[in-house]
Amino acid sequence: MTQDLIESLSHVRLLEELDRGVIESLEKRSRWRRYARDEQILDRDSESRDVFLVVEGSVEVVNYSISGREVAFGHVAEGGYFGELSAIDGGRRSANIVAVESSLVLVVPPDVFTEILTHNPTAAMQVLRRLAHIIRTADDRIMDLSTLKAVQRVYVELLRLAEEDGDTGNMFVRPLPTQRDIARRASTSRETVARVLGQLTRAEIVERKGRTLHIHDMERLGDMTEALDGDEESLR
Amino acid sequence: MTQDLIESLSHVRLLEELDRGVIESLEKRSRWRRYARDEQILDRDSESRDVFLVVEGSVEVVNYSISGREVAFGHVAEGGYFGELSAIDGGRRSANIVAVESSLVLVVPPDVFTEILTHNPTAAMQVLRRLAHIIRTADDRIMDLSTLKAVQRVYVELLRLAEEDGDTGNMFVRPLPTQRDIARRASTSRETVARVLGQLTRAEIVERKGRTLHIHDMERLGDMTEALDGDEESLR
DNA sequence: ATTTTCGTGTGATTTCCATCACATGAAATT
DNA sequence: AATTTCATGTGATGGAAATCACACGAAAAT
Repeated sequence: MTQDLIESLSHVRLLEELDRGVIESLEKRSRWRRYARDEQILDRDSESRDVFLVVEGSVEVVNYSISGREVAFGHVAEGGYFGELSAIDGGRRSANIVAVESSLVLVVPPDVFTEILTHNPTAAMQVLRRLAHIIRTADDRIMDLSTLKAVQRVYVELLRLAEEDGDTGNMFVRPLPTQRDIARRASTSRETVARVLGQLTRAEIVERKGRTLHIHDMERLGDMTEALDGDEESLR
Repeated sequence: MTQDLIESLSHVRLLEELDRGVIESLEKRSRWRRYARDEQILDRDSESRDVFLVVEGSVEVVNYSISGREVAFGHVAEGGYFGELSAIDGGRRSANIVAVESSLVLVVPPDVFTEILTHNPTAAMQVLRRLAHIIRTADDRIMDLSTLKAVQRVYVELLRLAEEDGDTGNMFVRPLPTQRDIARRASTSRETVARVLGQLTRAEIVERKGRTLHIHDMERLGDMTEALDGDEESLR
């Protein structure tokens, strides 16, 4: 029974290259927890410094301003982990974590985590690469927030979500998040997202069918993130 | 002669805990470079993956949008380093680096850097802590950009720059950056910074004397970053 | 099956602040 | 010392988008 869990654990990116023995010892010194959909896993002002390995399910990283505004920071899928920052520097939690679906996580105490890092260079490099990636993403977002208008940030967000269909080569976003979720990521209002989507549909750049958004003109959408003005007439 | 440089090198945070031998071997495999004030050290689309250790002087991290807008990302002082991201993940440069003053740097090739990390857990942990700190700062900034108005972001920037006088316990910003620099950090216009400074001065919350800004009412300034409205009348 | 709740589309109004446009002063440069 | 360059203060204006305010349909919950 526990063997299955150990097997699942070895798929978590942090532990990928590690010996079975190391993983087993880590598992013994940690504890399993299951969280229901929409359950809060971690609060911003929690005192814990544990690292959470997502063995099953996925979670959202989110923050709230004093005025109550929500800002989405990211998403951790199965095989990922979160909570490393506090384990690394001993500092406060930087965000709230909510389970998107029923999720199984291994809660690793900070000292166990740092021990793994100091004894396993490959694990340390893995974490370094992950943090580097987080920084690049955050820097891009700071640039977007600093230099783009709200409407353009919605374009950027759609581009970010776009995937290519393997067969046809068409681009689409599936499933299309709610306008509210897109707004949270683009730091704008729900209404603005609605208006942008409407405008893009009218210009036949995108087309919505149920929960998938087909992007007919990826190139034009890309150009529009750089355009200085967004005159609707010029879109036709 | 080189002994002095080795001595200086051991003060760079990355190498602090390392043996003299390790540092000497690193120095041999790297090259020294001096940059003049305002000289560009690193371009965003440079192909290099080197890490730069700042042995003397200091540098600015800056980025430009397509529209030419500047966004300030940070500052690396003597004893710091930059360029780690590309060395860690092999990815593109994420920003431009400009020397603030005449600076002496050691340019470390990526493989030498990663070798240090894999062989010296303390160095790896040092970098991890540094990256963690960068992420926290970036996340805070994303929150500020997403939830605060331009005027409030200037308040936050002033609070961030504030230092305490050891003797009197008074708070001040010294030297006060130019309005242009503050605007770059707060992602707003130079004029808005001027207006905020004027408003705060009239409300007797701050007072400017030459290149130092005295903050008379730190608490009120702090409160104002949370206030929903910034009615000037209510400030008196 | 019906009643909430949630997601969506769109108009009207208002707030915020970037931008333009100068004036004036302080530092550098020649 | 004279001149250019850079930093600062402030008014006027326009544009972008947040906010308010509904209406309607779809999906959940009872």
